[in-house]
Amino acid sequence: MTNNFELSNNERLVMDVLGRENSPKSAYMILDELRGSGFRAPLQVYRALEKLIGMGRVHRLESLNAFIACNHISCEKTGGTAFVICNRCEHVQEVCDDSVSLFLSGLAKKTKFKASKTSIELHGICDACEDA
Amino acid sequence: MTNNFELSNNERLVMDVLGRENSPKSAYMILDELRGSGFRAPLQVYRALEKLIGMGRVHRLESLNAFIACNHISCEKTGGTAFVICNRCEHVQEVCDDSVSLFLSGLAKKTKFKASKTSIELHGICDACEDA
DNA sequence: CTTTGGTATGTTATAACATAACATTAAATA
DNA sequence: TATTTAATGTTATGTTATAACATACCAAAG
Ligand SMILES: [Zn+2]
Ligand SMILES: [Zn+2]
Ligand SMILES: [Zn+2]
Ligand SMILES: [Zn+2]
Repeated sequence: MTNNFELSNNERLVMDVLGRENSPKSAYMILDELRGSGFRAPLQVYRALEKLIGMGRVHRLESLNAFIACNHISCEKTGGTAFVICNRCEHVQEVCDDSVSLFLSGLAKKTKFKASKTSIELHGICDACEDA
Repeated sequence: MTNNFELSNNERLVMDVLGRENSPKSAYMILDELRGSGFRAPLQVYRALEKLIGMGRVHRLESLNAFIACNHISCEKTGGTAFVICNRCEHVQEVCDDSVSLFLSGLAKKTKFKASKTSIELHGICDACEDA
């Protein structure tokens, strides 16, 4: 890799697909969207995703086995991110503020635990869908 | 189903496997442990798991694609459960107290969201493994 | 320049996780 | 007994993820 701010060709293609809309996509959905650009195999997607996640540019949603572009400048500096996922419209809200990091650090302290990776995901109905 | 407190034969077998130790098991690990009891296909496991999860007797760990017996009387009455999972010894701590439910309800309020399912999972190193 | 070593990419095969669709059995109830 | 409901069995398939190996590319060292 040249540096953390430049993307390789495949990484940029995957980033572009995820950047187009604020909705989660599975690796295989990404693969299908990129067949026209020469992608043939899952690994091309998974390798790019691994890098992008490492850079903090993409998040993995564990409860969906799917991926989404980060919509913050950087989630890396915070203590964690919570994802609020509407089951109806698929829209995802990304929350990373003090309430999240305080909750996580409190939980770690209470359980005498050193957390290296966290996942907070809520499923339900968003405000827009509730009104509609 | 007879009622919520009785288990079918397959449900009891799956519950027994999960009840033996406080560690997560994948559906296919459970299947393999139950081949001697006549299990042949994944669906036998998945169907039992679905019921047991519905009863609150088993939890699904989204970040592991695995399942674990609930170690509380009932998590159902609370606002949510957090799982603290050691990457080294595989031990899982289950936390469902006010701090969890307050965090979740606060997050839902802040995002104007009606949550129907939540998942909080921390990965890292537990106290015992840290000392060792 | 050319060798060497690192990084990215390509390809095939397979592992791991999950469900659809349909058949059969067993138990409840009318 | 006839009807129907819940549980189970079976086969096939769909979906997600990684292992293992091969190739291409490019930059620095010799
Ligand atoms: Zn983010
Ligand atoms: Zn919505
Ligand atoms: Zn529980
Ligand atoms: Zn441990």
